[in-house]
Amino acid sequence: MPDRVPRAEPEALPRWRRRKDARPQEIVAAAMDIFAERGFAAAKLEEVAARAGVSKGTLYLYFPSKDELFKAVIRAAILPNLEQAEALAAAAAGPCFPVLERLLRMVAHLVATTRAATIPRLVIAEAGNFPDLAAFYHREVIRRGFGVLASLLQRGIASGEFRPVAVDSTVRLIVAPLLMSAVWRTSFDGLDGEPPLDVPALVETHIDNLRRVLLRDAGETTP
Amino acid sequence: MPDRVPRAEPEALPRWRRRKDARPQEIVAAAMDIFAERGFAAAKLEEVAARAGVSKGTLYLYFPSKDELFKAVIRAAILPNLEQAEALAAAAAGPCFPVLERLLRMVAHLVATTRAATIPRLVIAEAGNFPDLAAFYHREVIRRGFGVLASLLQRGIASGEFRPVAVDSTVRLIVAPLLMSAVWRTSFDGLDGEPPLDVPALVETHIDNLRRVLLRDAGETTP
DNA sequence: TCTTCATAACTGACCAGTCAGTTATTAACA
DNA sequence: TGTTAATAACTGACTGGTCAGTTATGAAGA
Repeated sequence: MPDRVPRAEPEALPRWRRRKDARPQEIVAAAMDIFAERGFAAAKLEEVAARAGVSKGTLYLYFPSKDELFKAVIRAAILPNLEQAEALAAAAAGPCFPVLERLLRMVAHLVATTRAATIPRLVIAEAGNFPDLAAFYHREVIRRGFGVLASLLQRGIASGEFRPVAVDSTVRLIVAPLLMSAVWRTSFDGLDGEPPLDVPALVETHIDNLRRVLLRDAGETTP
Repeated sequence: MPDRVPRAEPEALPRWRRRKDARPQEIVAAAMDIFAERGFAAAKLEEVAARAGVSKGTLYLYFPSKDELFKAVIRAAILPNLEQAEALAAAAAGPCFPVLERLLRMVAHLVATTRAATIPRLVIAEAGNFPDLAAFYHREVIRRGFGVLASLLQRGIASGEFRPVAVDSTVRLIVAPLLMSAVWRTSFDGLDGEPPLDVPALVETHIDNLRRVLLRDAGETTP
């Protein structure tokens, strides 16, 4: 029987392409999705590979282990935002409170709208099992983030704009609601039929409160 | 050879005893330890059994699955404290702020000193994989805890003691630092050589801030 | 004696990580 | 401008280990 069957069109698309430099980002993006959905332990690399349009073996051409892939995901999601925040705080002159406001609204926006909001949850969940990951996150993210706020507070106190508050405790009190919002959105939001967490409202209330707490003139009616 | 060898002393401890009613608590306590150390996914039931001084099969005489054991752990750690908080809030008459102070110090003490502090971390970590666990926790713990604070705030606002704050946002802003402390202590504390989180100092600052935020007379110099 | 509580050896599913082989791409040469 | 040899990117079946859950057996207690 001669080969008369019209062979599926001339094109013959290749089964795959070599794309050495696009792969890592694509894999990291896919891994971010899967880790966010399942958590680290329950995430299957087969699934990450499928989402990235690649085979499991390929993951191991670019990342030596599941752990290292996890770290790459965290780096990719956090570091750009952290650098932006540092730049914002460093560039500003004049009164500190408006800078603080801008920082809080920026983070709130990230928390409310981006996938990066799942990172804290993932790190919290796995900190016990990956001490070096916890140390990395503590050193590269938390310490730096706290540093930005702490120096802003110190500047405000020195200039007389702020009351002389306890800096370390206050930094934590500023950050906690944002962190909790990030965790909440990715753990409990949309349960039962509760209304979803209103991040903007929370942040505006938080900023109002901080005005009362930090500024020397108690906020509502300056004399 | 007749059986003349003096058999290892009269005692002959039984290899095991039947202790139907003591077992469940012992197993739950052991599971709490292991889950706290490893997280849910990485915790091995073999290890839980060993810590409880029992075999793995025995776990299944009392709990149908790892999931159900997890839920039992959460119930045992949280519900008594929650009931205590509800009682404290319900019994109090007179001004609301002192009640709020007592509640916060009580929770802070739990966070700083008990194993129950690891529960939020565990639930946060596994919420995605166990939607029904998340729903259970949301319904039985979070909603009830929020309810206690919300009605306290409402009473304070109604009586004129508190400013008319946004209740829902404020409840979250009150809780967030405590939650973050619990998570922090069980994820990052003792890293690098940082000093450990000073929970009492944090809570006292928090209470001072809340005084400024909630009370009508701005807190520092009562007339 | 018979029932209940407990054991420990066992099973089966699952999955991170490996590797022998396949295919796209490029370089060298006609 | 083809043809071919060499290489680097990629695949997917396989392995070894782990662990939740099961079960055959036996000891304790009534």
